[in-house]
Amino acid sequence: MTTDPRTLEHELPPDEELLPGEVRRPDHRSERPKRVAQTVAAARKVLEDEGPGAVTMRRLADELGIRAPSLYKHFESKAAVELAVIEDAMFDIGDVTHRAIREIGAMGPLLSLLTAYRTYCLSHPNLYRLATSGHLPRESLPPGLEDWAGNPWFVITGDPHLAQALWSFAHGMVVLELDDRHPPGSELESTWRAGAVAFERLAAQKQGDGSGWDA
Amino acid sequence: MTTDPRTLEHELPPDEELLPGEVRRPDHRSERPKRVAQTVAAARKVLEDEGPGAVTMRRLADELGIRAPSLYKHFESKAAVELAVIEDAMFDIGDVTHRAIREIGAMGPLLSLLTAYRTYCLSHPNLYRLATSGHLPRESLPPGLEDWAGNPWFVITGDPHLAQALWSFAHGMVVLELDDRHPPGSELESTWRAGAVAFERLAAQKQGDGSGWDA
DNA sequence: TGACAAGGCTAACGCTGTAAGCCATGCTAG
DNA sequence: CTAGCATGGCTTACAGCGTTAGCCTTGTCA
Repeated sequence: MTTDPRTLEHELPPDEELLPGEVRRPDHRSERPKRVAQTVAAARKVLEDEGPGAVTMRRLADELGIRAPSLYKHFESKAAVELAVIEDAMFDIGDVTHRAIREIGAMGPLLSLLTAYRTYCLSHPNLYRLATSGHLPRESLPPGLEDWAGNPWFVITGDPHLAQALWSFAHGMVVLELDDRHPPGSELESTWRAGAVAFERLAAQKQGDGSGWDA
Repeated sequence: MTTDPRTLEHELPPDEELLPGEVRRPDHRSERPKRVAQTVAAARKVLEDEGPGAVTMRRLADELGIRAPSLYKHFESKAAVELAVIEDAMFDIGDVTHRAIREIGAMGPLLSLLTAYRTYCLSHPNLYRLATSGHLPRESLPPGLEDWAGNPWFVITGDPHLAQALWSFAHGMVVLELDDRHPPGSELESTWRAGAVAFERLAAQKQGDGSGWDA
């Protein structure tokens, strides 16, 4: 059971509850006609349940009780269906990470963000892989979505380069874990903590002196 | 023009030239019959020049002047061809990174490793993606290859978890750069440096106190 | 000389995304 | 009320994919 990000919009916090540096959730580009919404929902479900190999136009059509060519009355191509799924996934990920930096627990903000990210990604492996690998047609996404989804990393570190580095670390860890690429017997909890410590120290120090990385 | 890792074996340094903690280059599993070698070479060339979409059994057969079904006299499946390419790529990457930690320049060992890794990966995008994403059938690789290829990260950091975290950072940076997933206008040099600094400090400190990450 | 393995070949299957064109339904303008 | 048109189904079909089955030629060796 996955939350539909489109239904969460009314739960947005008012402006005054935004953290310093935090950015508002963008609007969806447009309402989706029923058939489009059904197709995207089916695509997401089939993808998550049975993997990318199961997501074919004929299969999606089956889920709606129609024939594959009819889908082309609603989508230009299979890539367009996938893009819509990617869009939903990015809203999902943004919701999870924005929530993580607002509700920090005992482990501190940075590890809280990393843990939330990891937990979400591992429980939606196929969705995450689809959303984060391969070319992304930026101009077809709702404006501001990408920025908003990446914003928590900046809020946490207070520095654009550190944010980017931290997110890259998290992404690398997650994809390697999803593909079982870490050496067998790895103690991944410790690795996550090691990364968290490395960036935590630097972020704390960065706040103090305000120096750059170009020396 | 890419170096064939199979021809470099005689350039291995003798044992006494290994750095502390460094591991010896493993042997290849077996000699490849001529047709097999030709096919793998063609696959690598087509992949690097024209992308994964161009690597089809019919296309590879074309490169050898034969028909697609004949390839199945030499390979069990297309995946077997790809696995052989992956094996070569891992030898390549291992060679590059082992060389980087032996010939450190003015920038220090950690940034030297990161820079060498980045440079190689960016100049072989399709090869790198093939070698590092998706499921890897470990049991079909030459024994020790994976360990040897990942060994430089351990040598540089002196700690398995820090090594894994650093490599994940590098991998995340590279794949996001290859797919143009970093926000437009990113100053990636600074981001690489930020990551390098974060891990460098921790590695230096780690050598000192020998504490773990489990607190 | 006969047997056999190696390595080509063609034909074909089931799958994919997708184009072309037909047809029923329902809304809307004259 | 009816003509026209957009919407969204449908069938048929195509090219390309990985792969299988089965045939045939060539070279090697007993």
